[in-house]
Amino acid sequence: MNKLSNGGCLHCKAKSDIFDHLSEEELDRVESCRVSMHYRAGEIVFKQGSPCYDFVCITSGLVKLYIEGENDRRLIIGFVKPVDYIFVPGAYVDKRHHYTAVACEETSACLVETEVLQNLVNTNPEFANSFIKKISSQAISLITQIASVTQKQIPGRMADTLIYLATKVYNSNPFITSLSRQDLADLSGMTKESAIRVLKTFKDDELIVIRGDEIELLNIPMLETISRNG
Amino acid sequence: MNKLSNGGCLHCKAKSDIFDHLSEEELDRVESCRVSMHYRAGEIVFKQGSPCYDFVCITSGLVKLYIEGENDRRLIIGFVKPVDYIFVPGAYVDKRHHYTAVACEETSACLVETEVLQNLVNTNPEFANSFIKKISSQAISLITQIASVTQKQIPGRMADTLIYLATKVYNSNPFITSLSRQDLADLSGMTKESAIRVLKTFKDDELIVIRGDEIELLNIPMLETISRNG
DNA sequence: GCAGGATGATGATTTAGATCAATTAAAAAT
DNA sequence: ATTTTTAATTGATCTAAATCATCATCCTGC
Repeated sequence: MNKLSNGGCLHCKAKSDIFDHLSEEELDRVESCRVSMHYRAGEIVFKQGSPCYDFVCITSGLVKLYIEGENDRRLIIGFVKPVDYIFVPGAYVDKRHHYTAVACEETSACLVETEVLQNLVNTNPEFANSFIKKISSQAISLITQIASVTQKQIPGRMADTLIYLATKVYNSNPFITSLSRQDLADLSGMTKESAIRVLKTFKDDELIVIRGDEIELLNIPMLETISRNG
Repeated sequence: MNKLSNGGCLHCKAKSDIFDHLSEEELDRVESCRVSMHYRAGEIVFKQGSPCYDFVCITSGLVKLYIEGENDRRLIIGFVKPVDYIFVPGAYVDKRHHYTAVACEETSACLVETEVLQNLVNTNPEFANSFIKKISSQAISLITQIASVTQKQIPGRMADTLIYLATKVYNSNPFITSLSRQDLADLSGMTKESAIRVLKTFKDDELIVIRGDEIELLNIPMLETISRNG
């Protein structure tokens, strides 16, 4: 069982802020069907195409979300970190997962049946608002990414990726990451080789420095310029 | 004023089905702040980056939604046709439009203040469900498109575009369209020239036939195969 | 310690698709 | 009807980025 949520949802220090507006009774309802899970690095939380029964809330670790293409190419569309839940667009539409979720490192999560949350949406307007806000935010990031990936070339896309990681995922610069070059490539919609090459030019131009699994952005304004010029 | 909705929202034959679950009183609330608008082909309904005050419901015509990139490239992310409203992800987040909406042909629309709809979400659970379902569906189409545009090459993307138009937008085959080659290119994430070339190969291979502004898909299974193989 | 699978790094080659340039066709305006 | 504008088409060229191939480094388990 996940240490952070030992005492049940009510006293869980790790609960996602969308649960802030729930009453004790409502939290109990969530608690009663909650399942704690633990994943090792690389393990699949759920897979694209599979039926969705639960909402997944990440209490520790890091999860990447990616779309799997036909020719086993991947596009990472985002990360979910503690404490947040993974938005499942299929829950309201076709009861299917539309992307795969994989743990990037040791990860704990709570699973809650979709019906329970859907009920809360109906009974608690504040919860409904948080929920819609969350979906909207994800739609906006999808739009941002689709714009980056389709309209910029390699340096601009990698700049976007690095800025995204520093500001949105790790909230730190330098940041320590468990992501491989392949992951960086999958985030930027390019091949591993292209990712390595463009990172090298960034290093040569002293825009970034990489020490082992630590990445530091040295010249963010320049990276932003590169992002803007595609 | 829009002919279809002369008698107000209550008797509007053109109302979006998400309004189906509203009471008379609720429909009156919508009615009281409704503004009817008319747009000519090519006119902007709202522009990416501008503040959003209203939800827009299309009562006749057709609207395209596109992301504007830095280097004035465009990516069409969808169409809105009667009777449906344009989902505005910024309404719950940053009060900004994240894409541009342009009328493809003569188009009528009703504008409703965002606050009014947001209120309905809070007071009417059924409405909230329809609303979330709508947002979720759009997120799913964004995911589908991002997968197509990033992981397939030109023929696969154009096949996706043609199938999308026939099955999701015009619901007919053949279909008559006011879209230009540039629009087809913007939908598929390619240049106008590439769009023209790939359409020519499709015509030569007797997968499609184009007569003026009518497009007919002759061999949908083959187009689906092309889509699958990227 | 060493073997062996994963990950990272680089160079050489190929190619899909953009860009550029020019022509034709169709529509709109005068 | 004739000019002007706009959209569609086609070919030639160029280039960004993928692919292919090789080699260097890591870790991880024996």
